[in-house]
Amino acid sequence: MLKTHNCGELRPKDDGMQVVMAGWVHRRRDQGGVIFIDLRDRWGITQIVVNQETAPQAHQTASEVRNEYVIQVKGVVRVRPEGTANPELETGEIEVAAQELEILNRAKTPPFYINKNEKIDEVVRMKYRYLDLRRPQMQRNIVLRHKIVKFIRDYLDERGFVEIETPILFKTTPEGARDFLVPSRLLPGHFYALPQSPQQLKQLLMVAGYERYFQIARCFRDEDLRGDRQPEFTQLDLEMSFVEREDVMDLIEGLMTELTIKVAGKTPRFMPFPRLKYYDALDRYGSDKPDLRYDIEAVDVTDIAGKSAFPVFVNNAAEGKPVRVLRAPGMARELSGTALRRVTEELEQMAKAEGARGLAWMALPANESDEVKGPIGKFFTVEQKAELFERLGAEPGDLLLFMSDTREVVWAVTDRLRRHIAERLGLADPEQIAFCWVIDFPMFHWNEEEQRWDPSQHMFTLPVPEDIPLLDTDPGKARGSQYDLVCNGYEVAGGSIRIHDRAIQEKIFPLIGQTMERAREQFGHMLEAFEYGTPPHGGIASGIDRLAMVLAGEPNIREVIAFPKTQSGADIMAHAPSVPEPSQLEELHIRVVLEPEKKPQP
RNA sequence: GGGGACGUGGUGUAGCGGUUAACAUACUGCCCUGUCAAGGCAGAGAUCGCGGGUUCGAACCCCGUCGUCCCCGCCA
Repeated sequence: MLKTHNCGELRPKDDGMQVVMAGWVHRRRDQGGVIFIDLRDRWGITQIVVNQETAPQAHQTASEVRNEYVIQVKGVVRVRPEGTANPELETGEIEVAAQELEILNRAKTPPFYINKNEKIDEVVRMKYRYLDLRRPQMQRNIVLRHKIVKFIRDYLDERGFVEIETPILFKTTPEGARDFLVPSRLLPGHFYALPQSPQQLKQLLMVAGYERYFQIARCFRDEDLRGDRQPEFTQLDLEMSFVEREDVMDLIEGLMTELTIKVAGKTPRFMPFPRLKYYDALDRYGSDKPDLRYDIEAVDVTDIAGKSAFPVFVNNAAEGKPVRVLRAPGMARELSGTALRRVTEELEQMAKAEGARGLAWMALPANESDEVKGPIGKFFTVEQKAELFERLGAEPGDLLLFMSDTREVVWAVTDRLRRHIAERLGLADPEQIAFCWVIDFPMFHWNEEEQRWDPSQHMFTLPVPEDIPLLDTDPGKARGSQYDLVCNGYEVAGGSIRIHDRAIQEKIFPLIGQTMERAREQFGHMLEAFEYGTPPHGGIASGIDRLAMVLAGEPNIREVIAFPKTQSGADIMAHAPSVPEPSQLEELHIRVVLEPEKKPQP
């Protein structure tokens, strides 16, 4: 080894020890006769002191050193002189007095700062990703990700799970996202598909009797990117036999709780995790993946508003449309009349963007004696207002936002305004971790265009046992055994108990517009497998990238992926995707036909 | 497929019809023996993403294009 110690481990107890260290020059401070070098490696930073009098040779070399040079230092650990310790550094109480210093490799001036946390253009970051990844913040993220995966593997191994790899070259699936296709050379005109998830295979592993399977699996979906979505991503995929919904949820809840505490060093806001029914989540938070780091929620006031003199509310209430209120705590307190109007106009624009006709509001005065402000105050009697404020828990300075429309529109507005208020009031703390479960999803959503039911999850999802009879009578009311795990407003896991009973499976297919014949074409291998003794089973899949992002407190999934794609799906560093050689295409029996305006730039 | 924001020395920003294109930092050289965002002095570095247009004159206005990011659609 070219080093005896790393840059994060030396302490005052090591005083006098002879050491060899190597790493990158984080910063150099040249005082003339003495040069300080902050030497950095993956484990931390240690100050190196090079003195002209005691080590003239090393001092000469140190004066040539620049940021990001790779150097090796031989020297002695010593406690820093009185008053020169640096409390910002973990190793700040000691330093290494250099005897010899060698430049192992010089470095060009980096295109951006490695030693500062400054915003950098994404193009530059991605082009020099290897330098971006050298930044301590990124190293922290990537190491955290490793620890998450390691913890998961150990946790599941201890509980009898077996990690089994499944193919990357697999078969296209008709449902779900767009597939990435891979041409077959040996079978001209045939294509593999990269797996969107190992869903089918893990169920087959249950048929195969492994009972407890998991995999840290790479998955691929050819859809447009988002801040929390990449075309290739990593899932914790797992499946268990002889289990019910509670068993899978308990396992994952335990795993996530320990992961948060032991690996991320944070405390989940809720233990145990709250369980929200799908429609309750929508009614209260406007979303099936609510951010529960803050408590703002929509409160139904249809009964009170329906008795007011405000025609819109009265009419809507009569038509069965809800009136719900979001209370933005203290948001009106600091605002003058003009500022308040500007804020409410902005909020109304957002509401309209989500399909609302308008947005009514009341601003509670900071002083009890002043009048309630806002255009609809006059339509409510003093008693009605008192009842409203009581139900909402309203306090002086609060801004109350009234939403009334169809249930769906109110959901969309609730979600949008709730997020906005939280952002404005700084309620979404990236250091907070708030998990919750969402359960009781409807089995199906009505597809108006196709005049049929679409499965909410996938077609092997079992209804909750008591709703099985509804498949025959009222499929829209049937709830699936699906469970989603949500954290800080992101869906971080989702799964279900699967159908292992052929009779139930045969009821599902016609409902979703699948004939048994077509199902056999596409899922014949599955249906056949299920005829050979299938245990009741269920599982879950968790997006590791998203989970790591949330646990790291990062706002974007790219921050926890070593080599991510840009929003257009490109790798700027390696220039992928690229135009292949004609000979490669020929071997694959592929001819590329481009619209004239879409010629690739070589 | 659609909406929005951004693109100015290496990096981060300012400038928004006439400026010698400004500031910070990084970079280069010199000085400096207790710094830690070291400091001081001096210096180099930008045809303002690209193309076209309007104008006496464009970093600035208009159109197009490329790229990045955020969002809708899409996606479990």
